Amino acid sequence: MALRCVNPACPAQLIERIIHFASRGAMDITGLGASLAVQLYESGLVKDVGDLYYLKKEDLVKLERMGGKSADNLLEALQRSKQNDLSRLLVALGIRFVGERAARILAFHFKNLYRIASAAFEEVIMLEEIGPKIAFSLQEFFKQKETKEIIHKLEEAGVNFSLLEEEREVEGEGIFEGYTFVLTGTLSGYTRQQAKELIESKGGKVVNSVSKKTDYVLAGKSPGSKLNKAMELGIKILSEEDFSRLSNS
DNA sequence: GAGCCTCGAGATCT
DNA sequence: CTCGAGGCTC
Repeated sequence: MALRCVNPACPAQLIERIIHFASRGAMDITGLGASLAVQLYESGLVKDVGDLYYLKKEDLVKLERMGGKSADNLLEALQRSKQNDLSRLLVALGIRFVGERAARILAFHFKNLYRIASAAFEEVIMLEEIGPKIAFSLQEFFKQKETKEIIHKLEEAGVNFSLLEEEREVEGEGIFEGYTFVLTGTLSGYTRQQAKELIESKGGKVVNSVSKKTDYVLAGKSPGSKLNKAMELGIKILSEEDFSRLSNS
């Protein structure tokens, strides 16, 4: 396991938290990457992720390589991120051992952030796939003063704290039920993320590498080595057209 | 306004 | 790694 800096005020860690908060699997704030995160932190504009939602255009444009257009785009991305589902917010907070998987389970069970924050240890460990490590980590996280401040800022800013997406984990439904997909190359009508969501919404599963358990490889433009592997293993290859046809039926 | 350059996103590969 | 968006410079 990697070493981690124990100092809670370690700048490198605070910056990492900002980057992580904005990342694709978390709040998905496009335009906020490593370099901006460093600038925001070092300029003192953002001390914790709660401050992101109070950024003003006039402050932003003073930063390097940040003109009017970029500032507008960023503000818009921040605005949009307020409507994210609870599970994204949970991932974004960067609680140890809480990744996409655990976040979904917690969000689905507790329905809103406050109920998670005040959940009893016993109730948390009851959940499928959630054990004492995660439960303990949650307690640690939510009892910190810093956490409370961040949550307060987020709430004031109007960030959504609730489960939106009524999880459609209805078994035996959807055209892709029981099938495993691998994506390779660039699609024109979907981003990878969208294709993944579409497949999952229809009951399929998306994994990262091709094996004999893979049912379909969806190959876009300039596919990588996954396509070769699929051919070697004799796995069905879908073009983007095949895929859209299937998913619309 | 052209062209350079940086950052971020999305992809691959390991 | 490659590519595109957008800022910066002249």
